[in-house]
Amino acid sequence: MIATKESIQEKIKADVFSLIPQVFGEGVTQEHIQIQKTKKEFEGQFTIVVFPFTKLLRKKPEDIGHDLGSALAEHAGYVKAFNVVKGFLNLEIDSNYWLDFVLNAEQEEQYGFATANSKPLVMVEFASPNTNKPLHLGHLRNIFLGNAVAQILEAAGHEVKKVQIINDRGIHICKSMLAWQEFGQGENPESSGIKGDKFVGKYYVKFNDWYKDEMSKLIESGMSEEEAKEKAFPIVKAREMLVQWEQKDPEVYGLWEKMNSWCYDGFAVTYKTMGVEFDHLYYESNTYLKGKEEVDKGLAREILYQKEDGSVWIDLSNEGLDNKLLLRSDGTAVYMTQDIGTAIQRFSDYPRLHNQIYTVGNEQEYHFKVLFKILQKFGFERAADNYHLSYGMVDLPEGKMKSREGTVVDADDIMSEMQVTAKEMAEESGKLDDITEENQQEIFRILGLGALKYFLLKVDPVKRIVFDPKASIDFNGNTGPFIQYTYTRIQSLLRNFGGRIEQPITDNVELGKIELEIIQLLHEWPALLKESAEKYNPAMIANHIYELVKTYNSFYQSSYILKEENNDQKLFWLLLSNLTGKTILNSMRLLGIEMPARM
RNA sequence: GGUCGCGUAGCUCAGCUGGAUAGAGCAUCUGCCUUCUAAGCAGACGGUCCCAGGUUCGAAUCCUGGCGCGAUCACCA
Repeated sequence: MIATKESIQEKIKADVFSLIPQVFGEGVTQEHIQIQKTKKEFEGQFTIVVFPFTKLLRKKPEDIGHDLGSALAEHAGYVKAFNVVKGFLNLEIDSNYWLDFVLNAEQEEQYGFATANSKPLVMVEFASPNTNKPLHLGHLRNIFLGNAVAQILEAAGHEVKKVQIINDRGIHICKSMLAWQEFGQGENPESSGIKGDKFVGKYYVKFNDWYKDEMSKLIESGMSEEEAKEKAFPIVKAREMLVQWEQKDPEVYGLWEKMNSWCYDGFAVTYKTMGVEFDHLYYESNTYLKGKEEVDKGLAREILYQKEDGSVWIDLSNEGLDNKLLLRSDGTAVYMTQDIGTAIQRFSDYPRLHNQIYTVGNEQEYHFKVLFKILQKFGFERAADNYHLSYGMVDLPEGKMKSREGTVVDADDIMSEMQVTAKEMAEESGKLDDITEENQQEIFRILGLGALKYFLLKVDPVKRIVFDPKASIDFNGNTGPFIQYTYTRIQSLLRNFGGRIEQPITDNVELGKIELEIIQLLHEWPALLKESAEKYNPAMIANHIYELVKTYNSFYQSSYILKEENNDQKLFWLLLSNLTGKTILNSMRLLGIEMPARM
């Protein structure tokens, strides 16, 4: 039976509650009992805040603390001692409790992880690229976040489906197709030696240049800017192409399939580098039809209305939102149309689906608010089971990334740059000199990627991040490599001294302050995992692990482990190191971060 | 303008459902490698928790109102 944060805290709470009538009489409820971790500067591990009792009991906080403390020390075996500071009753938990905890937890391969998928099925959507350009820095945050949330949910006991919606249709896709027809006939990724997604992206950029040129020509000939924007040849042609595509015009459709497949080949390489996989892919090109069906139904039921030009809208002004377009006047679908279809599709694909999470940037908060409201208006009974996991943008030191200005940081580039940085750091330290070239490359990959993932995940998702690719990422302090470093050092310690780990521990082990800190952090890990899963927030795990690593490091540095005369004491250190190492490994895996065998 | 989010040390960030003297890293200084990995450890310096009210025994945290920054309100996605 493994003790968790809840179990001991709940235990204390229950004991306090049952003792209270004996000590103070009636009148105190569960809500008055507050238990928290004791601050480092005081003796003890858990603290009961007695201020809430003062009003009821009309006694001094100190007296209440002493009375309650004495009663607990007498009746609760695990309370070894207590002290009272102002209104705080600090409890010192018996070492045996902590020893038992470490010995039990250390034997579990996956301490703190759910052993079975006992919780409901959750779908997590992330990545969701457009097939007209390569992935960039913003996608990295999205993908690492979504992937981490999916893995955290799984670790907390949920069954999880990782999905993405591929935005493979729409006017923007037609733009790159058109530009290729115009400028790139006969060329392909292979012939040009360019990665597929980059190849397609090149034509998307070309389209915009072309469009701009044609527009200025029209403006020069006297047309207003507004009109030129609408009537420039490229955009007119792109709209035509979208209609042709929706009508499945063979030529257009063939081109679309060809260019998309180039793009997918490119994405596959990037996902592989990231270490990310999906269970199910949804394509807009399928779901937009479902969306249009739903829109038709909504129109028939008069939830929607149609303007004279044929466009279809929903009026959400009573909900504090605006009017929203659902079908263009030419009958083609917009982004929202397909999202309606996708949502409904998913719940019918997975009847057991409990809820789904959309990992999408905060610039689309309005979109999802509208989407969920529309689903509700449509009477879709699962409308409330959708959640938008919103995250802040990733900015560059010089400001926002703008594709039109070419300031977008490419995902592949940044990942390989990180590996180069890792290599430079390693060469500087001279640590890897005796490792083969091949193994070195693997370590650089793990370090570089770990640094990047950790950097993007350690910050609360709601906050925006400034990413400086030139200065690269620090390898000291609260970083992935620092955690990886500590992990490998623990492994090295265990390799050298772990042979004796099979011996049983009898007693004779003393726990100092710093050991208790480590143990308590480990003790909290299961509760933290649960909370992180409930809040869809990997940053909580990252920060907790960092704290554990830091605490462990300071223990390690001042450690007398191998000089210690007491064999039980030595053994206990090794067990504690092992448990710490496993917890680091497992929790970092949830963030998608691998650990090097050594470094 | 409406809505949503953010504002904590010079910089990047923690701070759980309100609790003790607000914590880390980076940067700047000072110490520590003949013992297991110094990508480390110990210490110093550094704060009007944006401002003002309110609730409370107690507020960085909750409420109201400001200020600043950002996002969004498209026949874009």
